[in-house]
Amino acid sequence: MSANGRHSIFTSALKIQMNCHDCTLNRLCLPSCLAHSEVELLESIVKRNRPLHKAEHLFRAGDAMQQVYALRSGALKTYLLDQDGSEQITGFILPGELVGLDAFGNHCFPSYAVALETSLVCTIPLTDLEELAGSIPSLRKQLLKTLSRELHEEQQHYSHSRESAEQRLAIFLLNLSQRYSRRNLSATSFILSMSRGEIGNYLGLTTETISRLFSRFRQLGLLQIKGRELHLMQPTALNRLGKIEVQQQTM
Amino acid sequence: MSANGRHSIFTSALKIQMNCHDCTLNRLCLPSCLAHSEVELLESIVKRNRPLHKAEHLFRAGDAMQQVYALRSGALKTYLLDQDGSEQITGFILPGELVGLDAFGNHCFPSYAVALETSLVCTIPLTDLEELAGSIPSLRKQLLKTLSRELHEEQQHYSHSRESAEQRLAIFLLNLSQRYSRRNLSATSFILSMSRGEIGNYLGLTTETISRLFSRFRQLGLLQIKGRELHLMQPTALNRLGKIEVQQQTM
DNA sequence: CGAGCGATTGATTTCTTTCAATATCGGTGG
DNA sequence: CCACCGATATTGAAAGAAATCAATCGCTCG
Repeated sequence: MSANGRHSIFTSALKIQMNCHDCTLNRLCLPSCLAHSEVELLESIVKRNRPLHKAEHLFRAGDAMQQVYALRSGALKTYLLDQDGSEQITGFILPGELVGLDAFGNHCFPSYAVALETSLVCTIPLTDLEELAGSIPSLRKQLLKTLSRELHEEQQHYSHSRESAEQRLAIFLLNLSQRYSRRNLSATSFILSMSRGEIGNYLGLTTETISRLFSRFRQLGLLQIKGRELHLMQPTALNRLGKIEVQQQTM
Repeated sequence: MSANGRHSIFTSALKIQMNCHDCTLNRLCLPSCLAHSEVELLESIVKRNRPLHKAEHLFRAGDAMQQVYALRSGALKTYLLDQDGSEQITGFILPGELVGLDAFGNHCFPSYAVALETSLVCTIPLTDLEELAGSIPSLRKQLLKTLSRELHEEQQHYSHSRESAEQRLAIFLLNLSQRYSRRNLSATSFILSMSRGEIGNYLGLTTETISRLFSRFRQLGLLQIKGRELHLMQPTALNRLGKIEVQQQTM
């Protein structure tokens, strides 16, 4: 607070957020593996937008794809609308993650992205990015890497849909935990940015099932949850649970 | 048959299969959208292997990723092994489709690819491809497009896992139908290259459920199936089924 | 303070799995 | 050429997991 009045400090504090080079998320984001000079080139094409408020859309299916996005702060969800108009959540985006990569195949976004809380995004114009990818081999590699990883993660996500509700929620929570941890946030205590219904939708389960599972996990002493505030008490046990079905009564 | 004895014809017939430019699948494959000269550059780095026999692996999880593959003929399945060693089929590959794109994120393949029938593949060395992608913008674009589309397809596949067994099988059959059709093969009559168990595994259902569904679809007059020989009698009705649950008894 | 959405919890239903018993097909060897 | 074998497929009956239906609670925001 004492420094707030000083313009120079205030400005520099803003700058730290305002360029890729100093961004604390750069190792998770597109600049990962790029040389200093290359980050500067990337930096020169990246734009920052006004903040996105909760429930505001970053893009909608059908929008022309003229840029990809990287999330700087906050949280987003991406979803598809199926033919009967129901929302199918395809992912939750945390800071440092790219959004909109599923749109390269078309000229339009196939999915929707909406803010779950107030969020800041970086905008990367497509034509500039494609051009830059021609001249920077490691950027090219990084783009392919990111897409490829997302593909693999999606495959894994699908393969988890064959497991029990219990296992799916355990895996989901551990995945969130790991992602927060990589961002130097607590792996065991965090606020869920999505509702029970959204978790259920994402996992192919109902709100009621998620609610019951949270209650069961709480009873087992695996976690504490109050509203959206979550504390993982026994991540190891939760991890076991994600692999092997818990024995309910006997033993 | 009359021309078989003539070496020149025989050789040229082989050549038709042996280069990208004349390959009937090129519009579905990596050369799509490339100029003639660019296809020739691509052609120069592509290698053709000996045929892969049924049950032979193209690659295994953990193998060093030194190339990507394009299927020329036959059929493959890709799968993951989860922690308890069970196979989770992630996709069926038809001619003209690329395989192994989920490995860019790593230096190793995360998944397995195995032939469902005798198959021919084209091998594209990674270093050459990455280099070429630097100098050919449309190749770069095509690679991103393909990955992006696969990502989107995977998302759709996941979103279908929330639907009923009936709908999932209907969607699966129509998807196969569409893919065969794009290859100038019959959209209504084709041989399934995978077992009931493999279909079930892919869709997150059991062999028994698939078998029962085929019987039900047959009773409804939607299709004829004998072994792996399938005829879609009412693709339109099947399509409706993929969208709206069939009314079982009443109406 | 009331309205309304989100969450919790219970009772019941439904769909798919699991278990089990045949049946059929393709390939092999006598 | 045919009989037999294992693998794959079909079909039935029972069990189980999650959905659905329903009621209540609690928090947040006008």
